[in-house]
Amino acid sequence: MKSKIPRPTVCRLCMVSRLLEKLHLQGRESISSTELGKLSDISPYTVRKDFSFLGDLKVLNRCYDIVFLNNIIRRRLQLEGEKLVCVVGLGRIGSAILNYDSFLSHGYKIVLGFDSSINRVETIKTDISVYPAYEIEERVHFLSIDFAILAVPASAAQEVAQRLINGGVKGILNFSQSIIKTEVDGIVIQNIDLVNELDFIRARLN
Amino acid sequence: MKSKIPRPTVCRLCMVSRLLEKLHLQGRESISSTELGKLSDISPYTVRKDFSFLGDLKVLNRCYDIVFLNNIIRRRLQLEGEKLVCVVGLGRIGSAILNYDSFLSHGYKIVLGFDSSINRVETIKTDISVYPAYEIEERVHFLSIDFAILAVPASAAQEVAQRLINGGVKGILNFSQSIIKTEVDGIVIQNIDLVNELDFIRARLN
DNA sequence: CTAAATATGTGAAAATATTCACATTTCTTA
DNA sequence: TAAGAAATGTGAATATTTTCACATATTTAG
Repeated sequence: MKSKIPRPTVCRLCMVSRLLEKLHLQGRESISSTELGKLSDISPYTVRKDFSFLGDLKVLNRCYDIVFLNNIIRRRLQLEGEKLVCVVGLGRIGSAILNYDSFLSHGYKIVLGFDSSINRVETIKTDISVYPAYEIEERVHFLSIDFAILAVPASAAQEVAQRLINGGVKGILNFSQSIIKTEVDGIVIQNIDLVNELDFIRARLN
Repeated sequence: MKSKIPRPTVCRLCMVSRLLEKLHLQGRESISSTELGKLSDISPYTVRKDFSFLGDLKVLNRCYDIVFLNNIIRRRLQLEGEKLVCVVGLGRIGSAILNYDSFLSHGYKIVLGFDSSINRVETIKTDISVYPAYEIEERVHFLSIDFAILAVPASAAQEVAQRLINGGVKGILNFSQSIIKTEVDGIVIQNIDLVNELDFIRARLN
């Protein structure tokens, strides 16, 4: 077991962990590196090499024990325990995410929503607490929110991101059509741009 | 100018193209590899190396001409012209995407929606034509739909994907919580798993 | 119990990708 | 118009990542 995990390996281990959860739900108990590789488009060599960062694993039927392996991955990547999340921007995408059920059973609890439109804040139909955007810093700080999901117009993205960071948020999943920059270290920002995703699919077809 | 573009370069060029569009909207006319790198978290060396797949570029104010550069990238990656898209699964996420405005101005026209619930098909409020899921193959084929965005429950994902592929779809952007496999070559599937995205942010914080 | 079959785990080799260094080009200004 | 400043473009060097090959471990079957 080595210590510093390379970024591509972290990325694949996250994916594999999700896959293992899905397999577990289907009742599977063990799986080989070859099959895991086929399901996730990773070569079996790379699967095994990635797992070499995890310590001893080989357990069941000559294959990997799915539950055990997933536990080890999540412990190693420090993905255990529940994190608090807020959603900023409650338009169509934002409010869909605000009510996305699967987060809770996977370690993410959505506890706050924000929007700059007072009218929308007052009329939105949801079980989550929703507040006007000018309260972001205060409320995020008060509840020690860990992550934010951003779905605001491009023009507002940078400013909102800064307020979230001021409030203490450590990671931002950014659906807004604007690249966010931060000077602060220790903040992770992941951009999801739907047009870009389609472009990438299209480019890979060549 | 070399010929086969490596995958990481394709990925970055897509990102850069989107960034250039945003800069253009802000009125910027030219930009250097260094600034482009800062905005997109790519080293200036890599930016320039990536551009070496594009041919001659250097034009304006000793920097890259934003419009010209973007045109070259999109031509090289064959991202020109409009593609037709359908959305399958019109729950919260699906209907948000169905009505996402930014696709149209960026080369993607959403022309069809599908859902397995007849009731939802009949009551949904949208300008896009919406049909029951059993009509997927026929309608996708008839309109020569290029891409599909999938936002169905995990249990339905694989079957729906197969029907889309049978209908002639060449790429699938998959928001469902299930990995889709296809035996067919020439089909590109891009998975977006929201839990996975948060996991990845979290793991990178370590 | 032993041999055959099948998987893992990992150092070494190969393949890829990134960074560097610097010659070349473009622009500015005096 | 010539020299200085600043950016590109790219072969070579470096670093990273993936693949391979095989020793080791586990399971099954006779």
